Amino acid sequence: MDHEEKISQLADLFSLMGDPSRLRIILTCLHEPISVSDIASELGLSQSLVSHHLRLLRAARMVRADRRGKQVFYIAADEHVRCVIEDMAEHINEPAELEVG
Amino acid sequence: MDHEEKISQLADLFSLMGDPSRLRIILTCLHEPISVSDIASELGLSQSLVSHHLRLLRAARMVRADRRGKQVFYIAADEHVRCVIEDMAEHINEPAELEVG
DNA sequence: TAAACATATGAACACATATTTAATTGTTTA
DNA sequence: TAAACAATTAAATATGTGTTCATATGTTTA
Repeated sequence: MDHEEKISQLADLFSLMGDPSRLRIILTCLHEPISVSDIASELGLSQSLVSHHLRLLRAARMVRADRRGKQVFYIAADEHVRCVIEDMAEHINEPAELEVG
Repeated sequence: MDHEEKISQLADLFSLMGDPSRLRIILTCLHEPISVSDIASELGLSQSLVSHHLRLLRAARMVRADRRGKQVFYIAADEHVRCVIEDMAEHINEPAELEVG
């Protein structure tokens, strides 16, 4: 994988996390597996929409699927996803700094 | 700042990094200040486009501006931006894992 | 097998946004 | 002050995409 391709993949991942609904979905399954319908009801989103988003997240290997009977449980794929979100949250919490310009 | 607002801000930041041109711009000024025109020529983007993107990045406090004479130099705002990118890069480098589904 | 439940998929639409072109603002220097 | 250079801004367009609605696929149980 060359450099440009890596940047492109990075952008894709960030783009996925850039949608509020999708970010909420990621946060909902960040620490424990949760079913599609539970995600939907918890976030007040339609089942269809959640499923659409999960498909994209799964394709990017940001979440993993685990079928248990009729239901499918999803959970965040690895530690990095958690770290990224935590780092970004810290950025938000930082006080604004003075700018020149 | 309440929880929903924080999620919204997080999504905005990720969304900004989700555009390939903008991500490249961030990477270009990640470790040292660089002028708008130098960013543009290095990335093969128009000055106008780079300026547009920098305005958004500056508004989100992801980069800082520093005018020196005619030129304006930009640099990534803080460590968190660097950490986030590094974490995400590690995610990409991880080998694919088996899925159930 | 049929019915009920859970999830996934397809098509269509509405909206957001990345990019271009052109004009403007700001800074230096001749 | 005028000209040259650097960056910003505005308007317009073209493309992408989040969401909805309807339908299909897959799984369990009666």
